[in-house]
Amino acid sequence: MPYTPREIEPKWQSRWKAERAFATDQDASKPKYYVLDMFPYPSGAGLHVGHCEGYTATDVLARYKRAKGFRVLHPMGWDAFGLPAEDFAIKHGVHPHDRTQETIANFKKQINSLGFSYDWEHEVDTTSPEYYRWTQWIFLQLFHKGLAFQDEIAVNWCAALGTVLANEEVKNGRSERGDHPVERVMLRQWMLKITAYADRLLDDLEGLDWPTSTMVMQREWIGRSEGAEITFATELEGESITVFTTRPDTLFGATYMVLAPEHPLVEKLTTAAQRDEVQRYAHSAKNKSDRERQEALGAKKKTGVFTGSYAINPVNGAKVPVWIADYVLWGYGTGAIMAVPAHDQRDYEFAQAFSLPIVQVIAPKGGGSMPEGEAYEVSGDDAVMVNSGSFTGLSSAEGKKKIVGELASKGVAKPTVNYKLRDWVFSRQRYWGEPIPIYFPVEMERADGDPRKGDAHKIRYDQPIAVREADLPLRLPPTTDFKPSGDPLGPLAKLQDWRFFQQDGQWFARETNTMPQWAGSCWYYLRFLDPKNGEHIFSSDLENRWMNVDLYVGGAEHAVLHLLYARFWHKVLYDLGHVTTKEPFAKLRHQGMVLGEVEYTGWKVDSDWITAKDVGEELDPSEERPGIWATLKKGSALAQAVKLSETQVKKAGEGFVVSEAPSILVDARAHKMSKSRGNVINPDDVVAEHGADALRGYEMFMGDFEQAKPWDTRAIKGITRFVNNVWMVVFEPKDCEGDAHAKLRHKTIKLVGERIETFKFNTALSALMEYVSALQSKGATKADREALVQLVAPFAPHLAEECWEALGHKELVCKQPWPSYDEALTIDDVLVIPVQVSGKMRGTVEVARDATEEQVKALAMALDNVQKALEGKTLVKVIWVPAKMLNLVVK
RNA sequence: GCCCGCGUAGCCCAACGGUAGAGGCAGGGGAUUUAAAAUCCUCAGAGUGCGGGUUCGAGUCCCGCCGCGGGCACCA
Repeated sequence: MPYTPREIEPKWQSRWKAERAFATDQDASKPKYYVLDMFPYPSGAGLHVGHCEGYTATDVLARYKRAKGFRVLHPMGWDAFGLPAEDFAIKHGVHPHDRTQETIANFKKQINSLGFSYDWEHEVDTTSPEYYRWTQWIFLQLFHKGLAFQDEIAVNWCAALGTVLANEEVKNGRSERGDHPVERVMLRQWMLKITAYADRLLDDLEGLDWPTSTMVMQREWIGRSEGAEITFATELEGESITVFTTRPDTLFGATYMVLAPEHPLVEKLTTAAQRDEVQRYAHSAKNKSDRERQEALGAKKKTGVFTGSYAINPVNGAKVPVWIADYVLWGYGTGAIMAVPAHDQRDYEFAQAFSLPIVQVIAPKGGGSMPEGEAYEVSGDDAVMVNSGSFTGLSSAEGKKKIVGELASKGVAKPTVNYKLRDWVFSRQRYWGEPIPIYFPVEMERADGDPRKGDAHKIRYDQPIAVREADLPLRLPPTTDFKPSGDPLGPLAKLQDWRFFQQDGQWFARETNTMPQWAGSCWYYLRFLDPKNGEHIFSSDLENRWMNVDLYVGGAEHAVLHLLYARFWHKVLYDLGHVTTKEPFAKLRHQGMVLGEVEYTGWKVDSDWITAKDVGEELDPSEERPGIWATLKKGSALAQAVKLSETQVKKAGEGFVVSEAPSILVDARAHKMSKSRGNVINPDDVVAEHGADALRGYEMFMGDFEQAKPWDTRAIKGITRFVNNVWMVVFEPKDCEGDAHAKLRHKTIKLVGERIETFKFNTALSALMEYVSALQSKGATKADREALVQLVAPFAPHLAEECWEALGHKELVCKQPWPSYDEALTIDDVLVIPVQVSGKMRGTVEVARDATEEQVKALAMALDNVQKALEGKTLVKVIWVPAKMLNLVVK
């Protein structure tokens, strides 16, 4: 009977569905296991092989844990608000809602075709009013706690596109899409006060089982920094400049000050003589996006302008000039710094550029040498204060405390902690997002005026009113006009009848901005517990039974934002008593990126080969220039990529060269899958050709789960052979003498379980490959076949069900307990022990497991090779690692 | 520039500090076939990116480089 995945896979999928095989087990007597995937944005492009990797891993865990006696919650849903559906709507005239439902249906079909064991009775869709009702509800909790507030902030406004753009969407002051001008404008935005949770978000990372790289990124993003605020008097009566510094010990070396161009004191401190120049500089700085300011870094050239004013250094009364420069950020600290060029590289470069004095006040402890041509940035106990009045001789660490202490007593300093983390800009000028459940009083110029008709009115944004919880959800109003209007209020503002309403004769206006896409994904793992609850966000009983998430799997691209935002909301809900755990996700793993197939790329300028070493940066794809192009390291010509087949290249030393031109190196590497490169693998095609079980198996077999690895279409064959072999062992059985494989079987059961738990799926499969090939060549018992099928089941569940049935079972294999093993049978009684002489391999001896050092040594000494190696030498030491190896050390 | 990860056979990848190979792809030979595909059997293939060090023993630990990937980047 041939193996036909096309027939058996749909068969078992419908059987699982009919029997509700993956309905969440609520049996409280069992230990719980909540295994969660980062739910996808259902894009029009459909499921990606990268999704499949993560989903297969969690599915393997879910199936394994069920078999191990856990009650498992394994849900799936849709993060479905967002820009692509809205863009599609504008372009094709399909409502984002309809488009979203189509893409969801497609995703769901694809996911189901892979046989994942999700409990669809817990499905959520962030765009359904039943869901976003509670997203809005959480927003109101934030609002009532003062954690959601409005502020005027500088944003990238693109008038042509009619929207605010993220920093990533702005290049050289123009929009990435459409190349329209972008300006920095002040706009009223809703903000969430995530900074109030900075310390807890930092401290509670401790104890989480997360990848260290992700924890490091979160720590750096929060960017806690301890220092002090110090106030400098100015020449102007009543005006002073407060700076934040982490190096109060360098105060004697502060030879000038810098204000950010946006700083309000700039206006006051600028002297008449400097006014024109300062204004010009401030204006151009303001129009730069944050990104442009960062790009200026690449140029390494500091710019700035003297205001004409001076401030007084509080520690020594020195008069220091006040400059403005864009290397000081308005958004961090106080937007002003004391510049210590001797001990801060940025200040050093600025001082060099403008010939400002550089005064050394810190020296290496014990009189070591100072670096030349750069700042000496060492602090702590290895650095000593010099040239610092009464503080001279103190260590940098002591000096910090003493200087701040002394200035604090005079009221001009205080210890301060700063964070890089900013409050979260929470408004979007979009249609396809959750409406913000807030409205504002409207003051009419004429008592009988109607704001919907454009009568003169004023919206009191300073008096926000929360929609009553009973009135949630505040539904997204139907419209066919999602196009940006050029108005920062967003498309909802065009719906006058929705926007304005009258109550007791008073007019009100709704907030017309919507929430960002992050909102829905901030708490979906909680709604999964109780997705149909119409009374409460979720029942506290279920929260108690299931939280927190035991395993969370998703891409590393969410290492900071999503995971930080979700943790923030979780802590707010914790403070309000709605959840009982401080952290939502106990264990986190990221799947490595699945790259395209390895490609051999040669480079040509016109028709001449260029060796890969001379090729510089690859250019972004563009429509005018089809193909892939790169700059050259020398000269201005562009090189075009020529894709070569394996037969057109050959290995030469470290790299590959063009066969016909062996001096020409080619690039041999796998690239990210992308449309423009044309190397995207569609999982549907793989399922159609090889079956879902083979795809799942291949995804797990490719390599280390957390490491990036290339797709290799040919290598799938290895898995299809394996899957076929499992099939043959069951459907074309060959018996063996006695229980010949008992040891191997028990070892395999042990290994597969251990390797699933430690995410070593590739080696779990290699153990299964060994096992199946043994059963195939030497025959199998019923116990062998049953164990094989059960161990394979998490990876290839359809195949396993079909085999299980063929073995005479009525029950589903996914409902069976995991096979157990006998530890004693996993241990070999005869061992092959390597024998080394002075660390070099000289042979092996076969001994009983409990052989003593003397026994092994005697056997080893008898080996020819060992005797030769020992000839004329004295044995000085014997290293015996029981059951591992013997090393005879000679002189 | 800084931080993290990774460099093992033609390729993808394994290897508690203890015989460099678990597994897979590709390749050679053979069986089967009219032939091919598929399948099966079988063989070969690297001394672990480079240079030092620690150790009885280093792919594994330490130091310094190189390459690739990812992240951060004037945060005072």
